[in-house]
Parts: sequence; structure tokens; C-alpha cells
Amino acid sequence: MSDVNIADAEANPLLLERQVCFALAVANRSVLKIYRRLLEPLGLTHPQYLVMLALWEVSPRAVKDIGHVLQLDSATLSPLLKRLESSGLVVRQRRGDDERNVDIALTDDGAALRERALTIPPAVVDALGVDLEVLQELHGVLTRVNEAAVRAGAT
Amino acid sequence: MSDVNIADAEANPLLLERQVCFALAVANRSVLKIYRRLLEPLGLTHPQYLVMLALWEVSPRAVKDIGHVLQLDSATLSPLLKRLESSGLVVRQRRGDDERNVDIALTDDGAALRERALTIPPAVVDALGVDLEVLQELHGVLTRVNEAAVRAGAT
DNA sequence: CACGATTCGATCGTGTACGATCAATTCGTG
DNA sequence: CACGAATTGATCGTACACGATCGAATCGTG
Repeated sequence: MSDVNIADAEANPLLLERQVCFALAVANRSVLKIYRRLLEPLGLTHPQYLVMLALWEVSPRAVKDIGHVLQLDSATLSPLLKRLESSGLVVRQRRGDDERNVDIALTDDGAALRERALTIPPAVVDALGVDLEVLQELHGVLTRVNEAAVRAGAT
Repeated sequence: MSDVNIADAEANPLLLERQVCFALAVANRSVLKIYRRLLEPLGLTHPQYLVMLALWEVSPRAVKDIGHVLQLDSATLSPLLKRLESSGLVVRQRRGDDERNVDIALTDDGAALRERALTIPPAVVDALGVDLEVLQELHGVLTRVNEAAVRAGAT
């Protein structure tokens, strides 16, 4: 990752951009690798973990709502939610007032899993070995990029 | 993304971490979405684009080397490289001195594609609508997280 | 030379991602 | 009431991502 340095990047925006897309993709994979190890005992993959996080905040939650928060579409969510259902962590039920909506609700097992999941975040922070300050900085920049990307993709 | 704010995060490290893993995953997907549109005319997916970037820097390059730079293993690279080969952008050839190594080399078409690819980076920066300064900041933080993650994953 | 350890790449199975498309339902308007 | 538009979730096909494993080739040592 050091074949192009920041000085080059300042002189040539194209190189900086390239490094950012490299860095983002590699960072995502690297972080996922850490999560994989930690989540395996819980029987969850990382996207499944994100869905559970969303449900631990609001339990009966529409598929569309989950997809909106996680920026996932139904083509990805449908099979994922089926796996969570067959694991006994959630149930799917059509809502009475509008049969088009499907609500996802935690089962008792799904709600109980939250206790074990509480150990994940500090383990990740520990494994990364970076200061919380750095994570805050990362969060701030990612959020800005995120909003810009959503704006760009909303068309 | 605003159901938990920074103030909460400062009081509770777990929430901050959660937001970061949310933000990283969403940002990665959002940025990929932008690339998808731009790369489609070139007939490249984003991982294929990363491999081509690596090859445009060093042309005859071992599979292992590409995998090291992009943090991808052969299970991902092998089919990907086959697609690039069937697209006529690269050729695979076993190296004489060690038959276990496979060198990937650009074809004339592959090398020529670089010209068209030069339009991609500024288009991404433009689509994101963020300052180069922000991208630099992002790059710096990602690099630090990256190194930490690699260290953590190196066991 | 022979043999075990290592390296390299390919392959298999599972699980996301996402564009495109489809069926069912609801809503707005005439 | 009826009909077209919009919404919602499901399904299909393609393409990563990665753990596990395999087969071939090389290397180190005796």
C-alpha cells in the first residue's frame, strides 16, 4: 500500500483516488476478517450481525426499513432473513393493515443473543488496536462520504 | 444513520464501534455502486478494475503478487483472472523457472484499456462530491486501520 | 537419489451483493 | 366500481469473498 505516497497524491488527484478505492476495499475485507472470527461462535455472518443490530434497536421492523438503514435491497435481504428465520432468531409475518409489508420480529432466542453479542464490539476495538479517537475520525469521514454517495446514487 | 449520535458514542464506546462497522460496510457498498455504473462501459467489475490497476503498474505479475497487494486469495483471483483472460485483457502463462508460478500479463487490448480508464477516477471524485482533503483524510485513517487489521489478522 | 515439508494455484461449498424481472397488493383518479 | 401507476417482497442469474482442501512442483536435508 506504499507504492504511491501522499505527496504524489497531492500532485496527482487520480493517484489519490486510486489509493482511496484500494484502501476502502482492503480495509473492508480486513475488518470483515476480524468480525468473522468473533461472530462464528454466535453463528452469525457480518451482514446477519448488522441486521440483528438493527432489530435489537427496533424489534418488529419492516423489511423495507431494514433495507433502508443498511442500504440493502430485498434481493439480498430475503435469503439472509430466511437464514435468520431458519436459525430461529427471527420470525416473518405479514402486517394486517397492509398485506404488502412484511415485519421481521426477534424471537426469544434472537433477543437473548444480544447478551452474547455485547462482547463483540470491545473485542473488535481491541483486535484493531487503534484508538477510539481514530475510530471517531473514521466514522466522521465515512459518514460524509456515505451521504455524498447516497446523494450521488439517488439520482 | 442518525439513530445514534456522536455524543452517545463518546459516552459508550460500544455504540461508536457499532456505528463504525455500519458506516464502513455501507460506505463500501455505496462507493461500489458508483464504480459499477462507471465501469460498466469498460466491461469491468470493481475487483477486476483493481486487478487491472495493479497490472497497469507492473505488467508481467505473479498471481501471488496480485493477491498480496489486493489482499485477495487464489480462490477469488482464479475465476476472476479467467474472466479477464476470456475478455482478452490478460494472458496467463506458467513461469519457466518455477512451474508453480503463473504470471499474468496484459494483452495489447488490456494495455490499451488504460486510456479509457483514466476517465474513471475524476468521475468518481465528482460523483462523490467531497473535497480531496476529505479523501486524503479518509485515506490516512483507512491506512492506519488497515495496517492494524493486517497485524491483527496475521495472528 | 529419496522423502517430508512447503509453496502455489486451482477447485468446491456457502454466503453475500445487486441488476432485472415478476406477482400480489394498494392507491389515486375517473 | 374499475383501471393504471406505484410499492413491496420474492426470484433468477452473475460475480465476488473466503475457509477448506487438493494436486503438482520445488526445496532442504540426509
